[in-house]
Amino acid sequence: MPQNKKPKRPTLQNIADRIGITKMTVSRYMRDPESVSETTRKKIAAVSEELGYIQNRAPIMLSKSSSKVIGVLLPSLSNHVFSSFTQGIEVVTNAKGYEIIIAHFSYNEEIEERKIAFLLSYQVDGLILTSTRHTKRTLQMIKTAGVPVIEAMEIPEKPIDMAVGLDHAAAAYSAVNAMIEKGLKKIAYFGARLDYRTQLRMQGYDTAIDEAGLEKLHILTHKHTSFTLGNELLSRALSECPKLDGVFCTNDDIAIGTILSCKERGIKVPEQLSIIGYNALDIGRAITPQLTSVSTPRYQIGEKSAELLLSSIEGDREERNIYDLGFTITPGGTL
Amino acid sequence: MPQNKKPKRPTLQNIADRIGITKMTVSRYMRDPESVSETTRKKIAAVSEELGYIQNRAPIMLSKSSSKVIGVLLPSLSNHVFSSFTQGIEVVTNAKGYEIIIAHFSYNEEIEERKIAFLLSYQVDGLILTSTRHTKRTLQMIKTAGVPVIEAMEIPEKPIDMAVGLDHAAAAYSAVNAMIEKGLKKIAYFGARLDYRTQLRMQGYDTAIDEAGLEKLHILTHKHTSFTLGNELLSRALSECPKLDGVFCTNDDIAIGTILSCKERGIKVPEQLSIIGYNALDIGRAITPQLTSVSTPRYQIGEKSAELLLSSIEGDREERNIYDLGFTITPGGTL
DNA sequence: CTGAAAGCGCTAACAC
DNA sequence: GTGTTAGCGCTTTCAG
Repeated sequence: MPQNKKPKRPTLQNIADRIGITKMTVSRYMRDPESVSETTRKKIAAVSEELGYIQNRAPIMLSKSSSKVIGVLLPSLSNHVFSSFTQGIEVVTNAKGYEIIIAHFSYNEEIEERKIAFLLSYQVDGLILTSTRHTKRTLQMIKTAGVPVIEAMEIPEKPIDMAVGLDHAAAAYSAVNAMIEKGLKKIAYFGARLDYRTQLRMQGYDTAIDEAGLEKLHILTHKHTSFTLGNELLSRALSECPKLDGVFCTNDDIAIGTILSCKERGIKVPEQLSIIGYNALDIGRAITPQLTSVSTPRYQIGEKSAELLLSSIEGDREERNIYDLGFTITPGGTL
Repeated sequence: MPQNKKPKRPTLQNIADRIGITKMTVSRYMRDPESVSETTRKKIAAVSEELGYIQNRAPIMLSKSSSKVIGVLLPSLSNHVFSSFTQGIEVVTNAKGYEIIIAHFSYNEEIEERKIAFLLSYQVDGLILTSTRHTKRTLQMIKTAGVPVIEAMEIPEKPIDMAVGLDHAAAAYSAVNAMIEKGLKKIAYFGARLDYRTQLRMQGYDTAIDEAGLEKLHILTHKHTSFTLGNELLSRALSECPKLDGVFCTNDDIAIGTILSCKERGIKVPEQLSIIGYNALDIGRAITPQLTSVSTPRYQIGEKSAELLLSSIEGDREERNIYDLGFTITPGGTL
């Protein structure tokens, strides 16, 4: 293993030496410039600027002080849902002087475990996860680390610690019921990459279809979600059920793909086929007819997650540990 | 400041004590299980499992050993371009036992500076940046830290250290020339959120238009990019130039939005209006006609960036420090 | 407002 | 294959 000897970076000691004070004073200055006299403050500022001082978090992590960093674990980096979620988090953390470390786990529990170990190895003060299903070792590590944890997006039956999210089964149920009330009889569920939230939505679909005494039609794939998948799933659905009159999609990408495929096939939306998406992303506003979709408060989930976590880190935990932030149906012209 | 006293996590010493060996042996086991005798190996494995040992990177960072972590700075978390870029990086880093820390800077140099300081404070072994324009302090910090750096996506004139990317001006020039060769006379450039790569594409557009003796038409906005923006920019373009017959878009989202807006307005694509996008994302394959777009090798850029960086970290730098990975035009039906 | 001493948990370097 | 020693650069605690 090659010795990657990093060139020595300036230390607090280096700064102190130049001025003839101790590193302790410099340390105080770094955390709160007001805590040292004006004369020294100016000197430290100048020397630290000149030397290009870069904070070193290693000793801070070693001492028992809080690291003022929280770990955020996202399923994917290419999903607008998690980009607004993260924005919501950062608005809160930035305001309180915390930084975040982002990692992603591709909807895979083993990768989640590895990434959580990684985040904890940096002595983060808390974790925000975006899954509710974890390996045994993940649970053990979190317990051992003893840091507060938010499970965001869903509402687990028994959260590890705290949870902020919405009831995806209820949201799906609600969307599918809207289709049933329209009088639709042959409604399919389009699902991709069968992660847990996709399954929850399918459960909501199942319940609504069962209650109405209709026939379920699951069109599923293990492939990663994409726009082009809409066409593929629609082909399968139509061959299985030529009388198809409604599609509830697990996300907007597939819904948009389905609309585009309908245009191509000459199927009129919504006259011949109704379509509802999930997440109410911007593209649903750009297409004609506009996509009817389930709107989820991901920005607010991010905010609330960060608020709850920071409260817990700073010692005043709220009483409630589960927050259901609900959903709405964004109306469009595809229902 | 509340004292966030973390409960004590197990240390190597704790494990060693239970077995009656020294922490040094445990340390060796953690880095290479084969380096200790089979008997102790089994004991350590058992105790470490039982105690739920979590690695602590603080001391590793303090000692002068390499941290085996690289920092990756992305402009945004909601862009498919950077998701494949990151995948390319991770394929390489995972294979070599490195982890990555991801941060994002919203195309803002000051935020980039703050995030680079953050990444360096964790003693990362190297940095992969996705911008070529940096603040003075950013440059100073990178120099002081003395770690290898890749500037990815573009080809800067004078890289800080190494660069992997493509010539966006040339790509745009090429795309616009294809429109000119088709005989189009009124070609607009649609740009959003005027970051540097958007400007480079505009330069390529300008050169092509100038060379052909045509008239430039810049339709720009400072807004964040979106699908709905396509309609907005198209409205402005048509009111400024009713004879518009071509649009080169700075990205596929805007291009798709423009196509959808054309359908709504009854403008035939490409008969009345040709459209070219940038990045060749999946959605361009789902729409009819399929979107003609500039295809960029972002996955390969990620891979090559990671390879170059790790080579440099491990001491065998390649001779070249700039790699232009080129581009192609993905044919579609919108030209 | 500033200083002195001790220590966080690991690894490098050297012994045996 | 395993142990010993020293030390990384900060913060904590206690003095003054």
